[in-house]
Amino acid sequence: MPVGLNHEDMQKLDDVVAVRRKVNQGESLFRSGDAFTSLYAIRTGFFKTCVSSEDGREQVTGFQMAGEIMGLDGITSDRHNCNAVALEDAEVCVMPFANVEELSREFPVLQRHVHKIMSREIVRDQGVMLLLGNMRAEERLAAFLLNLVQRLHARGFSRSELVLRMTREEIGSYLGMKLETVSRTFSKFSEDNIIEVKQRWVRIIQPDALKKIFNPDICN
Amino acid sequence: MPVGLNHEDMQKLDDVVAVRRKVNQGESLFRSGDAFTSLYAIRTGFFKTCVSSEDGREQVTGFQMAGEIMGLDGITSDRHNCNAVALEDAEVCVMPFANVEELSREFPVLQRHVHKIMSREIVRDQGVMLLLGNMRAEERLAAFLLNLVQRLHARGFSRSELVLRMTREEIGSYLGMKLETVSRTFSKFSEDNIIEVKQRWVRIIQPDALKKIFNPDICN
DNA sequence: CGAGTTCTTGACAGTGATCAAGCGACGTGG
DNA sequence: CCACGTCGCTTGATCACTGTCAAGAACTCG
Repeated sequence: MPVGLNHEDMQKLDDVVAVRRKVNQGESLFRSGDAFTSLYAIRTGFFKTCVSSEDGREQVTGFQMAGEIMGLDGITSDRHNCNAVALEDAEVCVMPFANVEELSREFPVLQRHVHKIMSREIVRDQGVMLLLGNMRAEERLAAFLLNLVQRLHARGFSRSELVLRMTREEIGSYLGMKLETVSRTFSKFSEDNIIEVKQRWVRIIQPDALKKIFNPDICN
Repeated sequence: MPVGLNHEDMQKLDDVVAVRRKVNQGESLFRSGDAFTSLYAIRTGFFKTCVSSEDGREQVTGFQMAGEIMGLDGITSDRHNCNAVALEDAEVCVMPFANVEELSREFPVLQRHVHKIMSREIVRDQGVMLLLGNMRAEERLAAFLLNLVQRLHARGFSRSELVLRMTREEIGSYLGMKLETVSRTFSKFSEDNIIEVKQRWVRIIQPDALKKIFNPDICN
């Protein structure tokens, strides 16, 4: 939050994120249909968000980690439109949306920030559409791993090692494939010596090979 | 735009949307990489938006018609992230985003409206993810037709007849399938007497059958 | 009217889904 | 601390859906 505000103004902003909430592994932060009141910024932990169709099909729409914002889906209809489930014990900042809007009016820089966050979510979703609409299983998983490790690295974790917080089934749901296919694709990457896998633990041996799979044309 | 504003305030809002722009069929309103300055509200005509990956794969991310807003993708990075192409001669209102933000600060009701529009886009995108991740060809096309005819009906067009403004290939790109599969699925629906198709012209004979295909469990 | 685009249809192939079985890890309780 | 049950993961065999390639028909537009 890059701003040049005085002490009093900073205090106002701080107050918005003053309320914290813990969410245990497996619990929902909010559910589809819940009244929308707040956005949530993840302090610690890891979430998945998923939507489901009336006939019960479920689609994981994203995995969120520290620093990311959840709940934007609720603004349109004043009801949440997806479930946010903690994949490990987590803590979030509760940001009442009325307060966010009020402060946005007062501080243009915050207003712009809020707009950028929402726009980023739209762009991210469009990237997922590209992945789901155009790519094959190997490409999807390669893109997924690269994206995940890149976000983890931005938070100070290793560039080559990660521990998956989600099951094969959840990965599959996100990537539009079945858990068996996820497992097989992991095994294939492992056989090809591109990654090393042991259950949830993954080590990326050849990041360039992953990039090449994900993006066949840019091979340098 | 349901508001209780005085004449002067109304004037300010009007000024934001004062500038119009015509876009001929086949032309782009904006392209990926263009500097982002404005949002666009469609007055007349029909658009597609599409993103493309570095290696040239293209994904249609949506079809937009009168009253809908385009350009939200550009806010994050101050550059547009997709191409908006007119599928028929069109006219849009140019809404400089700086003005939108300024007026949003002044009029909370407008601010809320802008937020709802962005949130609606996020929710829509998540619905597309569900479609791309979980559904089979027939279900995708059924959902597509129902969505399209519903939006057209909300604009005063027929509930059962429509003229597609896009090619089979564009439909396929949006739905994550090949143009041949789109064509075959149209033919199948036609054989089953669910719809009548003649090139771009479509008549929905049994909307309930489409709903049932789209949503197998809710069969009433 | 003719060139080019779009659409349809057929035959075949391949990717990933489905069904099934077994293995391994983890947690709980004896 | 170990036995056991559960859940998640892996792997194999088979099948179905959709993609690919190809050809021709229908439509559009200059």
